Amino acid sequence: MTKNARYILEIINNSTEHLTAEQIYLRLREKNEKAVLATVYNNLSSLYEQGLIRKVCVEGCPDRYDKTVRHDHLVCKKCGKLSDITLEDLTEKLQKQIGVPMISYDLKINYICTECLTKENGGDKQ
Amino acid sequence: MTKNARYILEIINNSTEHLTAEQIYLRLREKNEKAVLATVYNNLSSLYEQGLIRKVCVEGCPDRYDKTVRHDHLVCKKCGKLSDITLEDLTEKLQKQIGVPMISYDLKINYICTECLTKENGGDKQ
DNA sequence: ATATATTTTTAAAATCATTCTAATTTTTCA
DNA sequence: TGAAAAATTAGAATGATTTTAAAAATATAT
Repeated sequence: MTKNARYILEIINNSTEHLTAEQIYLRLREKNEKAVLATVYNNLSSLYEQGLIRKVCVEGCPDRYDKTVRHDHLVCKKCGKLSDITLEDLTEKLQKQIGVPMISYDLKINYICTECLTKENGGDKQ
Repeated sequence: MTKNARYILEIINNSTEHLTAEQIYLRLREKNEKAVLATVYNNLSSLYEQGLIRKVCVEGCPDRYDKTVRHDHLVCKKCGKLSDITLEDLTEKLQKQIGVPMISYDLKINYICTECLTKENGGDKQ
C-alpha cells in the first residue's frame, strides 16, 4: 500500500465523521502531504475495491467514506446529516429470509435531526 | 398536480423496475407527451419532496425512482442491479432501539446476482 | 370573458462530483 | 543501474442534475 493510500485509510479510520473525497483531500493536505484530488479519488476507489473502506451515498450529497466496522446510519431527511448508530446485527435473520447468499447489508434510518427540528419549529412561529 | 407530474407518478407506480430520470423521460415521450428532461427532474424533485415517490441511490449509478409501498432492495455488488424484496417490517423493532422518532428506513442487501456469478465462474476458467 | 398573477415548462448554460487521458514521477527489483 | 511497473499529476472530459431567464400554460380576480 502506498503512503497516500495509508494516510487516506488512516484519515477515514480516525474520523468520527463521514468524509467526502473533498474533505479527505483537505485533511491529507493538512498533513503536509501534497496530493491532488484525483489521487484521492484513485486511492478511495482502490481501497473500496479492496473492501478496506465503506462508501455511503445519500441522495443529493457527494459520496462519503466510512470505516468498515459494522454499524448502521441515521440520515436526517432535512439536511442530510449522517450519524452512526449500532443496532442489532441483522445478518443472520436476513440471510434466513433471502434465498441467495448475501455479502452484507446497509441499513439507513430516516429521521429529522434535533437541529432541523428546532429550526422547523422556529420557522413555523414566524 | 399537473399532467406531467401525474404521468410521471403513474410511470413510476406502474413499473416493476427502478427507473432513472432518463428512462422516465423516455417513457413519458412514448406516451406522446412532449416534455424535456429538466421538466422530468423538476417533477421528480417535487414528487419526492411531497413523499409520493422514493429515491434509491446506488453508488456509480444515477438515482432511481421507486414507489413508496414498503419493501427492501437487493443490490448486486458487481453490476449494480437492483431488485425488490419484501422482508419482515422492522419499523417497530428499530423504533424501540433508537431513541428519536424515525420516519422510515431503507434496507439494502448486498449480494452477487446470478448473472454476475455465472460470468465470474466463466471468467475464472479462461 | 379579460387582464393579471402564479405556476410550469423550456432551452441552454452552469455546476458539481467523478473519471479519464496522457505525460511525468516514483517505486520496484532484476 | 536501469528497465518495467505502478502511482501521481494536470487538465480535459463526462454525466447527472440544477439553475437561469424567458416563454407558455393555468388559475384568479374583475
